[in-house]
Amino acid sequence: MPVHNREIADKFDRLADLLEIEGANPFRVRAYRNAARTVRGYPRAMADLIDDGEDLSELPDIGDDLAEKIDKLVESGDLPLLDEVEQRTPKALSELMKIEGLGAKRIKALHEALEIDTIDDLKEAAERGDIRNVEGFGDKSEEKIKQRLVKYAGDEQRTQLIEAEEIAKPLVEYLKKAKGLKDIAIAGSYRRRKETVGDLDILITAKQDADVMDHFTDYEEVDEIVSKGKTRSTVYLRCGMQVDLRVVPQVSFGAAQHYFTGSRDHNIAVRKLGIKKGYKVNEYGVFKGDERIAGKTEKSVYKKMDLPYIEPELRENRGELEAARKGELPKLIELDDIRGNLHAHTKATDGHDSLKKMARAAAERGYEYLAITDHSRRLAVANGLDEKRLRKQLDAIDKFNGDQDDIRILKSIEVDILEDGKLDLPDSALKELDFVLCAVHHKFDLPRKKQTERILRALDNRHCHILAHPSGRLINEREAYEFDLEKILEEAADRGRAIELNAQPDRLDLTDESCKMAKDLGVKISIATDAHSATDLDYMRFGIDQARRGWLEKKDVVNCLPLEKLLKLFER
DNA sequence: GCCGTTTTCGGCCCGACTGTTTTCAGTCG
Repeated sequence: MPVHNREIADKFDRLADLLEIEGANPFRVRAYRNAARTVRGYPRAMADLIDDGEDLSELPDIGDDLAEKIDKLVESGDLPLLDEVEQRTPKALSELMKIEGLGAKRIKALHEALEIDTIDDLKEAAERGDIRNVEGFGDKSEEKIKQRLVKYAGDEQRTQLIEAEEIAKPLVEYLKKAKGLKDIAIAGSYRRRKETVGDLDILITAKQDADVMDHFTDYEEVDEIVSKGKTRSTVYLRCGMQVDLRVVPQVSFGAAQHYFTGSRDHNIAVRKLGIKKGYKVNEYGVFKGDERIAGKTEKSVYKKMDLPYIEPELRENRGELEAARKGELPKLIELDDIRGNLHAHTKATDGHDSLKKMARAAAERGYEYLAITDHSRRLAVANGLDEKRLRKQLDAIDKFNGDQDDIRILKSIEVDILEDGKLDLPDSALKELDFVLCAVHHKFDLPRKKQTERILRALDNRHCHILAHPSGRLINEREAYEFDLEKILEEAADRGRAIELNAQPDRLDLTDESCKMAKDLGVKISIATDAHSATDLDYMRFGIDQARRGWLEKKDVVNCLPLEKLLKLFER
């Protein structure tokens, strides 16, 4: 079993925590954290890069030393430096870093004064009232720690974007009622349309004497006020979501939007650009000495860096600054570019609505076409179609299309990829369809090589047009299965198969980086809602969000094609 | 420990809030 990037990153992070607690050089600590971020977010497995003989020290924030450590980790699973550090500093201390308000210095103080090594030790000490007596702590610190421990639940999950919207929208509506409020905007990963959101960053401009902060902390969903100042407050809502509110002068609104939209890496890169030009960039503007030379709009900030405006979805420091400098930013796809939807279910299998209702809903959304892609027979839990029932559905579609001219229903099926890579229906049935969607729905735990071969074999079938939800992951629920996506994409490019970006908010499968990889390899993408009801068709916008994060343009996406061109593409 | 369009050495993003201080360190984003 190859070592996951995530495991490597976790080890580097733990090492960074322990080194920081020991009081190591803070820049060395940061180097490990930066490396952890690079490895965790890298679209290809370190093990594969090594297999291909690539030089890991070419990766950002990875130098010779860390390249060697990753090599060793992949080869043997060992990180000797971490073992060594754990000999002298209890490894559970890194867990304490997750408690809000406790950082390296204070953990070290607790460890030295009270021999606190674990969360349980901390709990007991807090209950006994020992913490208040440690130098640098007091009554309030002890009380805060107690409160945090009650809520502490280990690894905190990030919130799906769709849920974050449900939390953010009423809050924004409420905030708009604050006296003296002028502008309001949500920043952070929410604005970058990341698939999950850690906390909400809300930005406001207001009149001098406004009561925005009081209004904010009075919100009925507020469970706890973490901090409250004139320009910045943090609360927890009852749902557990952290919300940061910042108030900035209007003249700084653009700079603040830029700053608080992030990503962190993008901001750091922009700041460095600024420094090179002799400017200082912060949330109040771009400064030359004491003079503010930009900041009212985001565009003005980029302009001072000699860059065009960069869309929030691209701000991940994954090459967007270089692309901007060269004038090669993608013209990102928009919701209006979509002409149809190539993955939808009906009552015939596990959908909730009839073919007609689905078709009407698609027409109402201005689509030219909608593909009905019910499940195939192997998926018995979903009442998958056998040949006979499929035939019946095709007749119904013919009849429907005969009566309509504002939308065309495409005949298709989401056919199961069997364990050996064969498809769940014979070619004689598949060739009757406008196109075929293939998907893995069982045997998620095959070894990587077998899983990859299974999917490659399915792509080999001349009747396969699109591979649906390619990784099988469910956000916060199920990891992607083990497979070699790059190989799949290369094969798809070779054979002219498209790959789906499934727009279900809990799938968003492909990931943003995988979208970019597909694009770079020349693979076309189908952004599809996998709708199980008429209202699910609205998930398209989440697919668009993800596609934009993956640098996709209209020309990369098959369902931006008009019907005739799409059908031509599917001709075999 | 990483990195370089003035650098292979000497930098490394920076401002707000809190609590425990009596002028600021620690933490966070």
